[in-house]
Amino acid sequence: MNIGAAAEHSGLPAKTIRYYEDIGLLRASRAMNGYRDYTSDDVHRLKFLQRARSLGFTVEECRQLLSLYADKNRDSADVKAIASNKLDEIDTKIAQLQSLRAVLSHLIANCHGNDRPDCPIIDDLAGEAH
Amino acid sequence: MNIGAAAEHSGLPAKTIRYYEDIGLLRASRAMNGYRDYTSDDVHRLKFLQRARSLGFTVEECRQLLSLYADKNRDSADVKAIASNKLDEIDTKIAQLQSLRAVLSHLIANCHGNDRPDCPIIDDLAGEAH
DNA sequence: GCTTGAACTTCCAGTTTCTGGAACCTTTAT
DNA sequence: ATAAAGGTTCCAGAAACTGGAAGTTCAAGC
Repeated sequence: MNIGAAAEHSGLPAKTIRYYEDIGLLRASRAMNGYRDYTSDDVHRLKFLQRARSLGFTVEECRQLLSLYADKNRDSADVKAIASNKLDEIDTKIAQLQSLRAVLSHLIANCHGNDRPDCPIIDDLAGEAH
Repeated sequence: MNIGAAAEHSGLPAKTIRYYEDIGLLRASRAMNGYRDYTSDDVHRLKFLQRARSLGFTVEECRQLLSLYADKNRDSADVKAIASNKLDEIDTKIAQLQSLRAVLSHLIANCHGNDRPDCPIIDDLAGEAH
């Protein structure tokens, strides 16, 4: 599969896919004509990258995440440690998103136009850091 | 409150807070000595920014989000439109995080060491884009 | 009151993560 | 055969920080 199709399937621009290859995040094999050639497995990884990046994981974190299900030679305990670490991060992110969601949906429901900026409920929700 | 305290409370480095002021995202008033002076309301906004950024919203999106609960003079229908737009984005992000979570937790539970790279369940989950 | 160190200020340069564009080659369609 | 579409590399620029220099202000101890 050419880079254009891989881009379409993964949701990443071709430019970005080439960049990821540049920095050694995901290299594709080449066809005889010199074009990059992506397997469906590559595309899965690209999708995975697209998501993880759009959710605020850094490229280095993505590298770790990818290594989790790409590296056959890694010690199982190792995998578990890194993965459960990432699980915690994901759970935190989910909680934060749900809190943001609560702020916004409350905004829509109750605070339109009149007393918004100082709405104590919003302040409360927005302040519920962790 | 000085920038150091604001940084501590918001979870953002002072450098980043100054940068946000540079680009007009959140400007603080100044004390007589020239130091930036943050109200608790400012700190709420900073916390809000910290979260939204770490969850993959761009600075411009954050600007929009902030305007939602900062702008008294905006038409209520306007606010609702932008906010429900953002709600959808947040819901998508939550769904994606939950999918990532499923991938990882399955990895931890079932695919350690032996048949990981081609584990069909992982492929399935990772491929479940939207 | 003086000094020292931490915290503040601005400014400029460098990093990360893309993104756009030029110049050129390959494939596909007419 | 030719034109358009899509691939290649390379280099430059943008977005969002981040580090460091040079100088000012504040708080604490002698």
